[in-house]
Amino acid sequence: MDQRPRLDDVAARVGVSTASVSLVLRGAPGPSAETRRRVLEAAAELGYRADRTASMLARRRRHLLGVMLDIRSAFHAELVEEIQAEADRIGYEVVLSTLTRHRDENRAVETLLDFRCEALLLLGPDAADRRLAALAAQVPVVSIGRRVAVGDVDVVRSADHVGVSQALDHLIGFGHRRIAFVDGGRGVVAAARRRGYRDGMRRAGLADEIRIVPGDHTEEGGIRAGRLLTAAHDRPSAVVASNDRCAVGLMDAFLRAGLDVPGQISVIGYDDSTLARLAHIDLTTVNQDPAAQARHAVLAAVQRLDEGREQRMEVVLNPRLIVRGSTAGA
Amino acid sequence: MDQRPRLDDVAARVGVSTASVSLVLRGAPGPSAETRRRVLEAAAELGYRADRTASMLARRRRHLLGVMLDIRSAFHAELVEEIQAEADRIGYEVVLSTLTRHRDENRAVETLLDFRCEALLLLGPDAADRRLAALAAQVPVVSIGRRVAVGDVDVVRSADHVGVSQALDHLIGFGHRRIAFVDGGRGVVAAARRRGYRDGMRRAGLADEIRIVPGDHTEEGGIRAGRLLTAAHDRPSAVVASNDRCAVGLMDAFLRAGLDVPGQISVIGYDDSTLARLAHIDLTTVNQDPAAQARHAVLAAVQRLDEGREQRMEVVLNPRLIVRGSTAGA
DNA sequence: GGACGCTCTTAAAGCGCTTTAACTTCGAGT
DNA sequence: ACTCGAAGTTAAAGCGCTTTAAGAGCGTCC
Repeated sequence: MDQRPRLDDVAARVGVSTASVSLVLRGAPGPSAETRRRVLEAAAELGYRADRTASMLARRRRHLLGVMLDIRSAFHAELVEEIQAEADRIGYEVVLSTLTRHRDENRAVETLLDFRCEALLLLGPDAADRRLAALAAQVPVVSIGRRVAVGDVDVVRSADHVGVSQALDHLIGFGHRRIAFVDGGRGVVAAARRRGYRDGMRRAGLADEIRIVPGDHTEEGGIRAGRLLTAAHDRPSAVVASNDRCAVGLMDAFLRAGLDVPGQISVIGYDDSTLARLAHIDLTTVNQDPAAQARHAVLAAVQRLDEGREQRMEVVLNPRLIVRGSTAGA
Repeated sequence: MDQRPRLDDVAARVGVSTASVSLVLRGAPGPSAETRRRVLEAAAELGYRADRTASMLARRRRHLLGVMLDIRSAFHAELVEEIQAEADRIGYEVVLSTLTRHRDENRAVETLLDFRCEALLLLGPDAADRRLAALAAQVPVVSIGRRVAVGDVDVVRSADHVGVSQALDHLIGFGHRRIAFVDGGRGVVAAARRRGYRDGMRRAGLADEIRIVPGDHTEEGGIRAGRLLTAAHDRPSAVVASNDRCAVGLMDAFLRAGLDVPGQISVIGYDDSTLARLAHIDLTTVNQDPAAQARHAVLAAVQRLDEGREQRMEVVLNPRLIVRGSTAGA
């Protein structure tokens, strides 16, 4: 519980200057093989580890990426895992700042800024485009999963309308025509998916069948939508949900109403969350490759920081449909 | 994107020393009302925010709590929310470090240590008692949800065996006798719940009915256990699961096998996760009050840091059964 | 034998902030 | 008039590290 060892302590023990120790510990050229050996030995004996806050201050560079996320989101969890991995690989540290019931996006971002993160990765930010643009004027910002129309914000997202189109094509290929859509609520992402549904149906000549049921991004929302659809006299033969949790709620409602999935009604989700992969859920869904998104996002930040990129960049990945057991012929 | 303003910049603009600015900005006594006003004005105009890393270094104190968690766990998410809130309230900052597939507990803790967190809050750590004890010799450590037998580690947990007992009592009160238990895998917590089940059954004179089915902490595990139980000729009339996700898997398996819950079989979970509260799941379960655990944990850390507590402390909270719709008479 | 390079090492100047002891002022007290 | 104390301000010394320019030591070459 005493003071942890400092650079001085290691230096004193070896009998060299702190400069030498610092160089050795960071693998910088200069020190002789013999010095290296002795320093490393002493450092190990003392259990020395550099104080990151001090290093950050002394270096011009901080090598810190700030990530804003919603800790309750399983999708964000997947992204964070990959962001961490990628950051590790290229020698950046990651600071996590989560939204909570008592902590909004502003607070979360401020925390990140106070730590002087060199760049911000925002997972599905909800702030207005202008606010994001203003932020981006201070520090490189990359928005993941959410399009930003104005300002110098980098964007990494998947083409939501394409994903929904693929889902529709799959169902139409099975002969479905009455295909409903369960909405994901307000928010830029949900809007894109909704648009994808509308456009897709029109293109397929099914404009008359367009039917959008309100929903959100919880199982609860799915349940409610499911009840609505079950009760209707003109029940659809297939439903596309704006996200997996909603789809799971839907399936549950159908199951309880005695409707067989996919026998009597097909269901498609969106996100390919771990949920969807569970054997008993076995949901056909759209995968947006979080690993790839994470990689691109980290890359975007690093390009700004280390390679002097100045121009806005937008990476749009193509999602792909994962066909599982919740869809079948009409 | 240029340099962010520093203390000097604010000082220069007002025409006072950096010392004065620093004092004003932290609300320390000294500066006159007039100086305060001018400094605050200038700071606002420049959009100045202190560099936390620099402040930390300069202060003797860091006011930083390190939290190790598994970002995929919904229960950890709830704890983190409350920890954040509590830390905010008492003026501590929180650094999150998550386990991932590529990042084990050691790595996660090292990151925290590198940031020189003043205390560590570990959510359900898996490391051996000795390792935790060794850690605690360097820095105050509080283990949340997991008992630690040796060393100077503070512990905040709920009485797992009590929770399971309550579940059993509830079922026994309903006339159930054939009550099975779905295990939560290896790990200290799962072991405590398993023991609670064994003891509870014995106390109720149901030693002969003890039946433990293997499981883990995923829906998958619950499904497998459910299949096992459904297939058996001596099917139990009630099942207690070591955790909610497992319980949900169980219920799903029963539902698919045409078994009515709670009509033909009752199910109880553990954790009272958001999952359990969903209308369609409506699971009777055991609540361990994450908010209270979070508060006690933060408090424990702060007592060590600010109030000089030296002695080990263990807070054991009593969980309480939340009766919902998944249980009924035998 | 002096100039020149080389390799290795280190003194010292920060990084952006906090904090303390010392220093001004200035009005009150005697 | 002079001392004191209070109130306000600031110079300067860090916090633990990095980095750079300069220095030390030594073998080489003409």
